[in-house]
Amino acid sequence: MRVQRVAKGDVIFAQGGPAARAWAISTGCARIVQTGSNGRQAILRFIGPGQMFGTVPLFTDHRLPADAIAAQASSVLSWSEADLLRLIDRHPRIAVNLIAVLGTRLGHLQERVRELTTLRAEQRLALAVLRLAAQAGRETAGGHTIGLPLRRRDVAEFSGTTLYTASRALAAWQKAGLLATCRGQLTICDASGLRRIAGDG
Amino acid sequence: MRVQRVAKGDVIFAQGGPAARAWAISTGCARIVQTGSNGRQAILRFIGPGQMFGTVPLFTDHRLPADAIAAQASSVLSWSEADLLRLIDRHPRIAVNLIAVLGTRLGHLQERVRELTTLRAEQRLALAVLRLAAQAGRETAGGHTIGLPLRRRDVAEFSGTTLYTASRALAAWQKAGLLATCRGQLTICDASGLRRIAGDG
DNA sequence: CGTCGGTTTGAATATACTCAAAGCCCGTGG
DNA sequence: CCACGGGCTTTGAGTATATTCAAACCGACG
Repeated sequence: MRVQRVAKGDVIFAQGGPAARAWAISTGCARIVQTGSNGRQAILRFIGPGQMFGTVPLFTDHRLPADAIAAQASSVLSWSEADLLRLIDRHPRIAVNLIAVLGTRLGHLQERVRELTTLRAEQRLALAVLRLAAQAGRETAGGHTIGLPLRRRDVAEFSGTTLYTASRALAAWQKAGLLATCRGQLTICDASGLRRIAGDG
Repeated sequence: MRVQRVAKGDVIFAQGGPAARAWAISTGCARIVQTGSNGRQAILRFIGPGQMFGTVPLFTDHRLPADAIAAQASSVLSWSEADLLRLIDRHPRIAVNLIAVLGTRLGHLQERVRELTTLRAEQRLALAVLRLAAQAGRETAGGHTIGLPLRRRDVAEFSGTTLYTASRALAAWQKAGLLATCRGQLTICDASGLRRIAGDG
């Protein structure tokens, strides 16, 4: 296992490059960002402490499908492909477990695909916020705070809308007391209100 | 293993129900369709002969995330969960292989998510057609024919747009000689032309 | 021959994107 | 300590884009 420190904004691995290692965040967090040939990009997921990333292409075509960018100064762990396969060979259970993890991610992505095609921007934004809270939220004074440094742009690229509509929606919700933002930290005050806006279960 | 015949339009399994078996199409084809609480639906994938479906939730929460609908009269195979697990236990390679399959699907879904957020309807439609051709196309007189019964509505719900814009785009492309439709069969005449429209690689 | 599923087309409208500009906050350096 | 600059956010106005709805059309099948 290799340990590595990265600074905010550093590229942990780059889209299109060869996949040679399995990664995990120990402290800090990262964004997984895919860029199209037109230059526009979408955030596929946020990685928090304890989560693995970049693992899947080791089992497929060994091409990294997206960038991994440190969203904060972070500490990153990684394993070589050989180590990972050895481990699986010795403990088949690990493979079944990995299937479950992939399956869950697959399910989430499928939902996201449906949401992107059937919901409007405002609803998708609300869902994005709720989802991030579920993934990286912790109880704080005044609500559920998302433990990720989120710019408007991040929320936008994660929910499939633009910086501007994201800003307008979040500002409106802040005014309405549904959530609060402070120093890049987002706190949800009224989750059920947001769920009502999302209107999708 | 169980064998089953289904008619066009039959529900093979229904969204929200318990996942108890792994499925595959022997002959014919099926649509995997997810419906939101607002009633609007998205086609997640088309299943052709030889492809498995409904397998993932066996490894996760045992809840089916979508409907499987026969798009033609089809012959459907299925295995019980116990059989599948026994098989994996005996041949760990199967699990690794399954991981690869899931990984590929995951990669495709991620691309779709990006496309839905960054491309316009016309580009997404072109990509949808190209993707279906890659999955289920066969060489025929005058081009590459997609071996699936595709209504405009299917193309629309697969590419995240409406029946109407899909109709307009396909009609225009037909006029321009890029493709042809006949009896629910879609034939691509000028793939590179479509790729140029998709403009995404 | 009538009906039904599917397609096409037009016109009106909503939706959210684009671009431009100003404001704000914070850290940096003079 | 204050001024400056850069990243980020907010807001407005105009506009592209695709959706919605309605209606006509077409072909297949019973």
